[in-house]
Amino acid sequence: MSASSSQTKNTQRERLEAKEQSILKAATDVFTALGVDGTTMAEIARRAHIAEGTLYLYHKNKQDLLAVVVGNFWAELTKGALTAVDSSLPVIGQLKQLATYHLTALIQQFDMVGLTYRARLRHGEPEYQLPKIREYVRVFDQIIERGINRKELSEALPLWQCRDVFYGSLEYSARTLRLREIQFDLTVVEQLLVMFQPYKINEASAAKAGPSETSTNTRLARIEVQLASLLQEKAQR
Amino acid sequence: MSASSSQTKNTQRERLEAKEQSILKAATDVFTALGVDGTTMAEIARRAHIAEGTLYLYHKNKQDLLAVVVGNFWAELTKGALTAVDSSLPVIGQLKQLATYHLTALIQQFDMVGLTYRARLRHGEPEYQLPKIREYVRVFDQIIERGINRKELSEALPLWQCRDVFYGSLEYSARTLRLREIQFDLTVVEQLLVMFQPYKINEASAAKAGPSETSTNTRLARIEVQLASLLQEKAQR
DNA sequence: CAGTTATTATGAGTCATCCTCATATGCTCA
DNA sequence: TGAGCATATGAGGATGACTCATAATAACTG
Repeated sequence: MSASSSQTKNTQRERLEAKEQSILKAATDVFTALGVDGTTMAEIARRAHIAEGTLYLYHKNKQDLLAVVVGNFWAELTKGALTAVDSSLPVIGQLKQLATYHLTALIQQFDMVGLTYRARLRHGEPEYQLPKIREYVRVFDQIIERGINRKELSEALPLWQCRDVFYGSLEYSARTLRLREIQFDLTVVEQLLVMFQPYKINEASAAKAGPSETSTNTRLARIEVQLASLLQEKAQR
Repeated sequence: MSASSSQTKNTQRERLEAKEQSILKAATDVFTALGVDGTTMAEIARRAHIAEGTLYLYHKNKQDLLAVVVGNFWAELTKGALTAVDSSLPVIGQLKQLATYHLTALIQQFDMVGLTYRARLRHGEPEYQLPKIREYVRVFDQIIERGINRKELSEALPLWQCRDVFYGSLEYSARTLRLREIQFDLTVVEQLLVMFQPYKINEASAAKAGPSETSTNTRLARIEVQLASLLQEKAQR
């Protein structure tokens, strides 16, 4: 850590770092191309230009290497999601942005979904959640929290159920879209998010509240508000 | 197939059938207990009281055996689902029954979910859907179709999206419930199905007030979707 | 710079496991 | 009983994850 002799230390470190990256790249390529069972450590080593034994200096075993590859994927996804969501929007808009981003990413790199399932299985069985995935999910959690704070969403649905509906639906949809090679457009996300309507709150009628009629009123009121803001914006342009 | 000598043939056949069942049982036990990677063909053979080589007279390889085990599971589930759903009920009630049944089954035998993911991967990669699962999903499809025929559900959401939302949400929920060991009660299903509200057609208003109010609702829904799409467009700029 | 230690790299060898195949066993019918 | 066929066996080949004794390289020191 001394500043004087850190030059050599740095280059040494950097060389290791570069090798680590090279391994990660090779592993990612092979895993996604050939699947977990089709992947051999020998092939990864070959592509990373190192000996097979060297792999085991960087990663305990194949399973561990897979976990790193998958974790890396979700970490990247988290970064992208944070920039894709504009937290100044109404939460429903934010959810749409996140859903669109998530769906697009999953479809483009669907192999990673399969790899993720494999990475979760540690040998001691109790299927656990990768930390990097937890972090990714926090992006969603924060949107929901914001929505509740801003009184745009009701708390009727527990957070974990929100999550499961959101990500469960999207993953299944991604699989279908990928399988059938359906051209994916925004209406898919739109239609999905219609399902969150029952949990949207309109402040005006929240006070009055008749269960059946509320929904119609709230929807009308919300539309009025949103339309007004849109029109205003358009006028300014 | 001749009736005269079929006695001996039958016992012979039955012996093979019994052996087949014995293999299936052993394989199911080992796969669920130890996971795919933890399972060895030797162990399955041992538990089925046969030699390892004999396994390969009944199943081409480990992957094939897994597919049979998993297929068998979903076939059983289909039987159960058919008896769990009362088709004379309103469709929302039917969906609740199916959701409850599905969720309960998944939680109780969650290992099968993991095995199902593994069974889907054939070595030639293009992740395909097991026929037995298709059959299982038809139970759901038929409920939705009935709902649309009886004018209890709108056709706004394409069938495949309904499916993906339904099964995606439930699978994710099952994983959460299993992981956190949450006591599962009916409110979970209730709250989930609230999300299908936007797609419900209210019979009362449909019958009484006639087309006017129904069309108001559908028009409203359509407007919401269009509006949301406008907002989305704006957000992406 | 030479010598010494610490770090990193190697790949031949070990072991577990899937699957094949030559051989064996049992069953049926003449 | 014995020929012919269906079924069963487990030793052995092949593959691939992982180890470890050894080698190469870097870092440090007087």
